[in-house]
Amino acid sequence: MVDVLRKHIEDIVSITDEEFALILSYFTKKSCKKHQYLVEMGALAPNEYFVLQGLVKSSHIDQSGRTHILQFAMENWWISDMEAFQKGTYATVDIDCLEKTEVLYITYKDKEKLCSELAKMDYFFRIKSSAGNVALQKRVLMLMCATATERYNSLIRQYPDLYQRVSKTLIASYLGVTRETLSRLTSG
Amino acid sequence: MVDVLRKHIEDIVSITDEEFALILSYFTKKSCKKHQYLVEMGALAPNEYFVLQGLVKSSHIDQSGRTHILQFAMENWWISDMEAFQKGTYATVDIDCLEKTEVLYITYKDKEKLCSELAKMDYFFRIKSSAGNVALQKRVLMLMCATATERYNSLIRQYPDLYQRVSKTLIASYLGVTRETLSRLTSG
DNA sequence: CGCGCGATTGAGTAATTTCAAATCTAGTGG
DNA sequence: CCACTAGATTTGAAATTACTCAATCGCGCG
Repeated sequence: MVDVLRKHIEDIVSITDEEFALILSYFTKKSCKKHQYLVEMGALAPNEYFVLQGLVKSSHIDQSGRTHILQFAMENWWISDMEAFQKGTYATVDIDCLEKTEVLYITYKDKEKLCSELAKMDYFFRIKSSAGNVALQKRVLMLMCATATERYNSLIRQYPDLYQRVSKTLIASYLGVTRETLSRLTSG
Repeated sequence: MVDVLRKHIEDIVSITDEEFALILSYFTKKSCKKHQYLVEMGALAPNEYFVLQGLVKSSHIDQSGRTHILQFAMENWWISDMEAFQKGTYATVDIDCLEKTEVLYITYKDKEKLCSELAKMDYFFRIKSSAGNVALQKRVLMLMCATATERYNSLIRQYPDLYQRVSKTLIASYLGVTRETLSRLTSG
């Protein structure tokens, strides 16, 4: 199962068996049930998660009690409360499992230690981080420019199986509209 | 003037004179007038910009002709069309100067070359990129959860001088509302 | 003084939300 | 196989919010 991570890393940079063993030694594997939390709002969140199998989401509950989904993460994706992870502050999002999920996680300190021991991980995480920036920049543009219908079509085009795996209520929370509005948009 | 970049780098990692000379050799300095474009929608955008002095914005004009501001960048900030920069695709945003501006820019290839020659730049850009992720994640949350008033207050709190340097129309475009709506929000 | 640009105000319109009710669906037990 | 229930989805109607478009205001500059 952890070979998923190795393959993921080797998409960017090739590593030896020894190097992968070193990398893996910094990660901890965790199995989670549906609805289990990885990160809870208000708590410390010193871990970054790599999804081996399953599906998780990060979401925020605002003052009005509305839930907004920041990100879905399925197989091969990284997820964390980035600010809480990097600054050691309290989480502003919940991260919880939408399915039975297997993750590997690494602490902030261990990530830094790993990168200092193995320079190619600096490279790897730089590339990953840049890709994350691209995705987030696109998401901001999407939220600002596109109508809910366009955002919906874009999401389904990009992640066809998400539609099968999560409720429309959650998709609406990701798109930034109520479930009623999403329903009306897709039927009309 | 370029010492601004050195100081910026040394906030993260210390470098020698020789190393800074090497770094600098990959950058080109450019002086721009107000309203001058660094990146134009639809064109290639192989450069990443570091603002030495002045103020620029990245923005997107949607199908309806509305302008949306993705980012402001002032002294010590990096800006680019991240996707176009990293993937070599065409830009989806304009980047233009709101004031007389001095920038340093580096091409994608040179950035990669620099990082491969000087591993601490891999580290530096990883850290910067992570910080960018934090900022973007917060921006997404802000766009989804906060009212325009809250977004306005947050922006002004974070960048007090922005209010002095840019028109309210531009601030409205950043917040994701019309200038009329912003005007009503701040007067009421 | 008058021009031009940005900001504000007003009124009508369009879109989204809210709240409630109805419908659909998958899974369970008889 | 069918009825039943819980959860999810859809529909309806009123209320709210933001937008559009037009007009007005305010200020700096020639």
